[in-house]
Amino acid sequence: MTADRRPTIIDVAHKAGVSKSTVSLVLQNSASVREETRVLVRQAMADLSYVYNRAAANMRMSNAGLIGLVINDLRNPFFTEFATSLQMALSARGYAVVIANTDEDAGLQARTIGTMIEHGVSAFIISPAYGEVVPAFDAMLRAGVPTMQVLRKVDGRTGQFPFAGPNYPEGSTLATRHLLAQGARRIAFVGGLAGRAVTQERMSGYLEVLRAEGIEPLVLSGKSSRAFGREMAHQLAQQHPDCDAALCFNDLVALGMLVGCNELGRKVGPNFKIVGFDDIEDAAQAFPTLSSVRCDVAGFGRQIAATVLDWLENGVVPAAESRSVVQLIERQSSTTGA
Amino acid sequence: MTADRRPTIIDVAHKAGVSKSTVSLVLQNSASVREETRVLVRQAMADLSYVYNRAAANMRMSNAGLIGLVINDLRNPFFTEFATSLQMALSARGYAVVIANTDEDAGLQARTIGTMIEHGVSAFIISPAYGEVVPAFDAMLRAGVPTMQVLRKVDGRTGQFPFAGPNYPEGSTLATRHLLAQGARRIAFVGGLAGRAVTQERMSGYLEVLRAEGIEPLVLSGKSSRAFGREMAHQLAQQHPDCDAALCFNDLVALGMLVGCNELGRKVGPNFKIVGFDDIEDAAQAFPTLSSVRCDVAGFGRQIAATVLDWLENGVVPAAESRSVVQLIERQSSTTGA
DNA sequence: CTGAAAGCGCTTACAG
DNA sequence: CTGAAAGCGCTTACAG
Repeated sequence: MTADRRPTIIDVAHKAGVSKSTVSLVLQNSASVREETRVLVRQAMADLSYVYNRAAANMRMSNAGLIGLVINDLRNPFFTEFATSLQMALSARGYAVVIANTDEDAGLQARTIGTMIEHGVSAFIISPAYGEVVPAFDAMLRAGVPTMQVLRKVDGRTGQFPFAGPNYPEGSTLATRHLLAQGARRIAFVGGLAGRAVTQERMSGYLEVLRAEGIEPLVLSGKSSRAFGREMAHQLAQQHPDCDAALCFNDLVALGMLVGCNELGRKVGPNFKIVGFDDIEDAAQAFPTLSSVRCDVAGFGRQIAATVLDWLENGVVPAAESRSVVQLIERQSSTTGA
Repeated sequence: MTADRRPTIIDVAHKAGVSKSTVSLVLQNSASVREETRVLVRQAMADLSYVYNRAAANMRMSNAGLIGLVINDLRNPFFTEFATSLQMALSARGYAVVIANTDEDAGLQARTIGTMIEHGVSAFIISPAYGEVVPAFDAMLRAGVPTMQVLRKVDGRTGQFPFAGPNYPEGSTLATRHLLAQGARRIAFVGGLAGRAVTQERMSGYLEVLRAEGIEPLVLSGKSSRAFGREMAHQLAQQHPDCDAALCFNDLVALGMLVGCNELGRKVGPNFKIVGFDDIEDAAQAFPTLSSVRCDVAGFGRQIAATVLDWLENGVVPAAESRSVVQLIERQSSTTGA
């Protein structure tokens, strides 16, 4: 090898005895290149172990094949699953994914978005952090980068930043009806930071069903962690002994409550019913197994990949708001048992 | 706005009344630009909401500021934590991260690496999948992209692909000695696919200590999932009733065993001792709380970021092999209790 | 079906 | 301290 410098289409052209335009045409799989020539060129590329330089191509074409994925909390298994499924689906279609965790920090999010724009991402998929987000969204708009909001609707301009998320209100309704059907009389809603859109969505069905039934709601807002769930299990037992069920903001909270109830010797299922949200993998492995509203986030991620690429490649603008189907998975934690 | 087309340094130059070279110099923070000129140019950039085009810059400079992160199993919380910490540390230094989950598929890994090379990543950090990996590693070598192997040493050429990982053998030794000190007499090693380097490393201290003590090892290799751990808890109780402790390949297996022991009514801590590996967040939240070998993967991720950037920016080639410190965290699952 | 030429937005010597 | 010019590796009309 002469190497040091990577071979370019000019090197390939020389080797194959054609002009560099022809090499480029082969790269595009253009129909206007004779089969023999194509083979010749491909062979030369292989011989030189040529690698396509997308940055150079992008300077003319302006579709780098790079998608920016901006996530508020990548360590949360729910978002991890979403990001991973989405990334793999995009890769399968030949796109690469630049990712960043913003850790719920709007400032970091803004900087992150700026960097990604510099890198020339062709689209953004963002599960936004809350806070001062308008400037960051404006930047994406100015840069002319198609942007989808997912999982959280933080910027209200869904015309420009289409939103897609699971149908949380429906899940909340299903879970609450289920708990009532299982004999629960006083149901708490546990976890989720007060005032946030997601919390409100995941609570809305609960509130509605209880209102229809004439039952008083009992809302314990707070962090969405195992630790909080565990703490609330203890607090509920002390302060609301009549409470016999909980719908949790997410599975982490629910799993925490499971631990708390275990510690209290409170038998989950027969004596106290719990339903979580998200149906993360651990739910089926918990003891007792945890009922949960399944949002099929993996399927959701794949669907988002398809939607964004359809936008990018075919100009199909996504609906301003769309909701994916959710499903209640009934397990031991919310049923009385055999 | 005239826009549609993003403003370039030429537009900025016109607006500021200087040449485009000067604008470029300002972009590099070159010392050879007068302060007043710099201010003028910066102002023009702001007015036009100019955004730097890294792809173009990269064509001349060849450090895109893009790092490729290739991970064998991104859904596993251990790898998630590593990837996230690493990504955030790199972002803080101004780099963007292209990520891909290879899902333990060597073929997908090879394709992924190819795509990332096309995108001009400046370095690779890879926790490799097993299998036919040589061609993929060769590709990175040919492309001249600095590559670090982390967490798993799959390609033996550590001279070219420096390896860094936590000191698993040491952790394994610490855990085994601890279990013996707590009175365990028959310790099983549970989980981890047989024959794999990681499994061997995590087992090595266990085997060594037992040999020194003249105790027969009991190895139950298998998947590293909660489900497997749970299953093994049952199997151990049936087939090896004398076994009174387990060192698990990772925390998922250990948490699964916890569930299994709960189901069996076997009191973990006093009657059966369990130590996991990785100290994932769930370990401290489990019931009983799970003892674990902490590898501080977050700190490890940050350290890798520093090492790679030192390589990239200062030419400091990392040691062929390096090990980070591990620590045994003793909790309820391996102690007899008060 | 293939070649010569211009240009994408930047950086980098080289003059001045 | 600043400008004019060449070039990074590609793509894309435009001729032939």
